[in-house]
Amino acid sequence: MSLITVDFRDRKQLFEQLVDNIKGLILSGELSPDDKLPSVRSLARELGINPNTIQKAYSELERTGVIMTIQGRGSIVLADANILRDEQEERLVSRLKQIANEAKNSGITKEKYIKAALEAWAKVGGKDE
Amino acid sequence: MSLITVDFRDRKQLFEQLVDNIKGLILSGELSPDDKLPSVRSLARELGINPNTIQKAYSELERTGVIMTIQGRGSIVLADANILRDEQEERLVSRLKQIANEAKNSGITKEKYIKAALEAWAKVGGKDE
Amino acid sequence: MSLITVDFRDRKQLFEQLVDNIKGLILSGELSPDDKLPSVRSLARELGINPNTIQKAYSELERTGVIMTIQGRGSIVLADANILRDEQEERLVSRLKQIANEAKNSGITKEKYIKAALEAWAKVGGKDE
Amino acid sequence: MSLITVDFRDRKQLFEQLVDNIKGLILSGELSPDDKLPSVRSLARELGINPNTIQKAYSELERTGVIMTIQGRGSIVLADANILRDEQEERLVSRLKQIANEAKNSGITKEKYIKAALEAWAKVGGKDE
DNA sequence: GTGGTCTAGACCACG
DNA sequence: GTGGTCTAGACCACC
Repeated sequence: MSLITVDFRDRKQLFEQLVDNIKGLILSGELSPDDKLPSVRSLARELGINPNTIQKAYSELERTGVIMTIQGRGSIVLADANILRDEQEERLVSRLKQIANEAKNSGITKEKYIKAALEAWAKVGGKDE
Repeated sequence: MSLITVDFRDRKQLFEQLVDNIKGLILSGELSPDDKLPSVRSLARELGINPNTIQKAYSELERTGVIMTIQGRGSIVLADANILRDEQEERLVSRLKQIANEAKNSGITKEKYIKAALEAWAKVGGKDE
Repeated sequence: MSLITVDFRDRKQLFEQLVDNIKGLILSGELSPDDKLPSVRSLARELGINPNTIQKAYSELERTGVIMTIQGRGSIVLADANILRDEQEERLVSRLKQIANEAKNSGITKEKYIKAALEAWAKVGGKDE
Repeated sequence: MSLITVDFRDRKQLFEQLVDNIKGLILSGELSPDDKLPSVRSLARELGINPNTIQKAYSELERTGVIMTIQGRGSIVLADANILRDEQEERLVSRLKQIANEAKNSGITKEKYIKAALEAWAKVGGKDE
């Protein structure tokens, strides 16, 4: 069984879940440069979803330089954790900005916001998704 | 002219924009309990969108107890800013948790996370969306 | 202030609420034969609803012989509690049948149904609506 | 042919009929968790009603956790009969309370009420609606 | 093929 | 005038 999973109840698109999932595996060190990804077909079979969806995810990962696909050999990991970490941090900041903005407009105080941010960090478990 | 607007370029659904918009007006004090909302038809005419879309937004607001609608009369505001603010705060916390979780899994340190949260608050403007 | 009230949140039609309300006042003895009902206009003003709605309720009550309207004198109660009680009992039985039917179709046992009916009687307060 | 039907003569709204209908099929065991529901379009064609109406019913069922819908896939049953039965029982109790309350206010005795409840159960047929 | 959203326009009951 | 429901038909994203 693979470490890759999808959640049908999530409103996020399946291919996007896959992309984030694989990036997460690299970030957490479970996948390293040169590691081989499961084939499109086998992963599709395993997850019970359409091969096109896997393909779309792999294409997106290839387009952004995270993986590389070689004819007849499959797909291998290119990027290492450090590279992805920077991108991830940027996205985090922009999402935090959006939240901060909404909080301000709702009349939530800076104290409450900071308190919530600290609690959020404290409460979430370690590695598990 | 009403305070309610929609942005056709926004990928967010129209009816959801309306819901958030009206909640925002309550949060900012521009709408208070017992205030009357524009009628479904008049608002539709004014915004140039279909009455059904307004209807959907109003129904959602009624379902969640934000407004009350009376046949042949119209809709009035029920919830006050404080009630909505609490709900808003809960949503904020849960989103922060999700972000904190992803940050942890990406190997981002607590220091970086807190720094990002503080910067986010500092950088966002005041009231404007 | 009158004993008659309406609930805008109730999905039941206003005129129907009025009809039931007045019948209830007779059943509970707060209105007796020959008692005078408030005038259409004054009641409309007091409750903040359309006189047409009061009119509709009074017409319905007159049609079913509960009240009588005399030109220039207003409306007075005709029926006494005993007469109404029998009608009320019939309606009660038919509603109970509907509930029993739904309960059966949902696989609820007779024991649970009877238990629920007994509890319902025990739990409801005395006179208040 | 599907087990789902609608009755145009019924004053109950079509989408509500559909909701109750599907819940009923789950309660009676004709639909179980993981069973697939007919697609919005096919059911609309079959029943001769508008897809939007089916959509509305399915959305309501999803909102209340009875079914789950996946983009491009269709809808499957989530809740099992026991869960629905509990909800149904709660609704039954609250309706019985209302009836008991009205009965008390009408001066109906406990004996008459219980007798009526027992008769109601005895008289209604088995499964058919 | 699937569901999700939106528009256009109709009808009803109610005030 | 008001809201509530339904139909018809279109478009989009996704599988």
